[in-house]
Amino acid sequence: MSAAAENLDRTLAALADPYRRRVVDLLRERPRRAGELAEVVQIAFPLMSRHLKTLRESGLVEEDRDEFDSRVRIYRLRPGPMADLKVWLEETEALWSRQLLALKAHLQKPRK
Amino acid sequence: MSAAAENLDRTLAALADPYRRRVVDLLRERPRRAGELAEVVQIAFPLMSRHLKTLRESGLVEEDRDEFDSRVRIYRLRPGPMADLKVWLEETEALWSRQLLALKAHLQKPRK
DNA sequence: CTAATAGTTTCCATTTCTGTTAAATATTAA
DNA sequence: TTAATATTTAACAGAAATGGAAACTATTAG
Repeated sequence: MSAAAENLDRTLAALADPYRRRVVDLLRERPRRAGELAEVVQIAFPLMSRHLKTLRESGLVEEDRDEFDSRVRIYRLRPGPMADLKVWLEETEALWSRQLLALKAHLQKPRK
Repeated sequence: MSAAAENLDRTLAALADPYRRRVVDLLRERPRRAGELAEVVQIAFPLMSRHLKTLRESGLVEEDRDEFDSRVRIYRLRPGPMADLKVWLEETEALWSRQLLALKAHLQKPRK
């Protein structure tokens, strides 16, 4: 399988968990601290920490430290993986409408 | 959680498996028989059957019988779920570029 | 130096997901 | 009718993901 396809699969796997998708929903508004994410999503810190790790490994988010207090970690969305996913969806749409055209052509000359 | 969000989660969960995503890749070209999918993807019939069930339950594909031999089941893609996913990605993009604008504005007047 | 804070990592039990093999169902062919 | 075909369902074992609790690390505050 191509590397691009594998990346897509990892992106989809990371997004497939409701908590993680919720995190992405929050991060697309603005970057947030790990603890803030845990509070808003209402799950225990260690659990959030592990979900964030999964998201990091998929490339969907990145972490950096607060510039004044380096205990706090700030998570932000990375645009690449979701952009790739969108490309795949657009390809699907294109192939889909080609199917419709073919079907239409087929129905218009039903000389069986 | 909203019904729309739950549907998105089910769509993502269905797409998160490499075999199932491969099936979607094949179906976007044209509808295919269950057996054909199993052969092309190179997995056993029963396994393919269950993956197809998962895809069906997520709304990504639908099944109908061949008009001349109703033993064979033909699977085709349904456009709705992926269209919804695309909408979500576009929302993400929009919020993302809003973040960039805010950041830029912030940097241009650094009167701290 | 000591305590408090922010998060992460480890360990474990439980649930869920995979894939295999065998049996079942439905439909067509002989 | 009987046999063959296309596919699904059931039963089961192993793998992987999930979540909780406790321990650990790093950094800042007192």
